[in-house]
Amino acid sequence: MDVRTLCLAVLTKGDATGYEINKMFEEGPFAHFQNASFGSIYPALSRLLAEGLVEARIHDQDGRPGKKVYSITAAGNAVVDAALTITPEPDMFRSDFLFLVYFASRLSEERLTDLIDRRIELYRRKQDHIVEQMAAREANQCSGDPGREFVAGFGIAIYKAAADYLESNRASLLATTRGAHARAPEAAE
Amino acid sequence: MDVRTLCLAVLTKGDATGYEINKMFEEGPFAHFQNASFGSIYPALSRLLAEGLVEARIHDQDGRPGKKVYSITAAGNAVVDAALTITPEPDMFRSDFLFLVYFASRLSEERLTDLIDRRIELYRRKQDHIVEQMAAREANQCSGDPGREFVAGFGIAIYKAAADYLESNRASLLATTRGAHARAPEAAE
DNA sequence: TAATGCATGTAATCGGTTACATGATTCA
DNA sequence: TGAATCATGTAACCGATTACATGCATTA
Repeated sequence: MDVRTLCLAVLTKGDATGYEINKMFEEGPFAHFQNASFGSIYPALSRLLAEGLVEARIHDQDGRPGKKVYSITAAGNAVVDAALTITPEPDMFRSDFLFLVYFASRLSEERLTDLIDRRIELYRRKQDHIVEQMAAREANQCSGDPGREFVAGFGIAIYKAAADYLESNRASLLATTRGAHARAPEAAE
Repeated sequence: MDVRTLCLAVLTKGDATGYEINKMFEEGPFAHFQNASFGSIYPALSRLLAEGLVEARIHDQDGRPGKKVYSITAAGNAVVDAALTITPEPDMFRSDFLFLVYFASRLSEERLTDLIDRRIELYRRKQDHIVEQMAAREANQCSGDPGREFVAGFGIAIYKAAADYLESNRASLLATTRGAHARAPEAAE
């Protein structure tokens, strides 16, 4: 999904500034399955404004530079609906962590254990993060959005499965690589 | 991981042509957590050749255009070892499927069920694919590579968790969205 | 006072995707 | 005969990342 559509999608859930949209992709509900950063968000918003898919009001603040609050227009909503008709590609998953572990036999035992332990912690943190967000929403009595809850649950399930797998198979990987660690590869030719 | 390093990494496991390397990223062991395509593989190999990190032999074939079989050099192996010292970033996961499901309330019930059912099938197929590859390796008595087995197991665990989650929560999502489907969003202003 | 958070934007670069271009063989 | 597989490459385009540039307010 391109950043342009992503910004529009965020704005269907409520008005926001570019800064706030960025936060959505860093910590918010989209953080775990989409991405966008300042360098792409601001140009995207300018373009959307020029195309009439969003509107902007300047919100002056005491002293601080005034922020631009964007709202989606009816035309913008139509573009989102059109985007929702696509046939989704298979998910894209990229992991440099798995790349490293694939070469476990070329890694020292300490490095391998460190790598895996850190990753377990990372997955647990991500899982907790989603759980906390869900709890916060419930506490605030935010209208339960079924799509959002479903996606959050998916994230929890995946992070849990990942952490559990690493935890359960860590010892056996270490055992089978023991003795073969950091073995210098035979130089080609 | 850039395509250059990825090609080098594939070649540590044995000689290959550009065409074969491409297949590794389409169907092979790297398919599930890294990506590369013709348009990036061939330029990468040319560059690696110029830098002396790989060597190429022309394998003439009966009639067919001769294929270039690449092998990694000692210098190339050193570059791979250097690449294995990086601190891996968090995994990158992007899913247009989840993006669509996030907006479940804007989708028709038929579309939502179709989307989820197809995705369950996709995850099951991917899971089976890895299982088959592992079985094939065992049948061929390929030297069990602990890193490869561990990564394959990780893939199976994740795909299974994803499919199971969808299967278990499909009905409840459908129930909570029922009646709220394809409700026209209030046009902004 | 130093760091962090709020707030917006531009520009260069870069890597990769997509499409194009070619051509032989094998299988249905 | 047509499709699929094997096989290698180039070029245009595009989107996104990275770094740069600025400046005030708050908090430690």
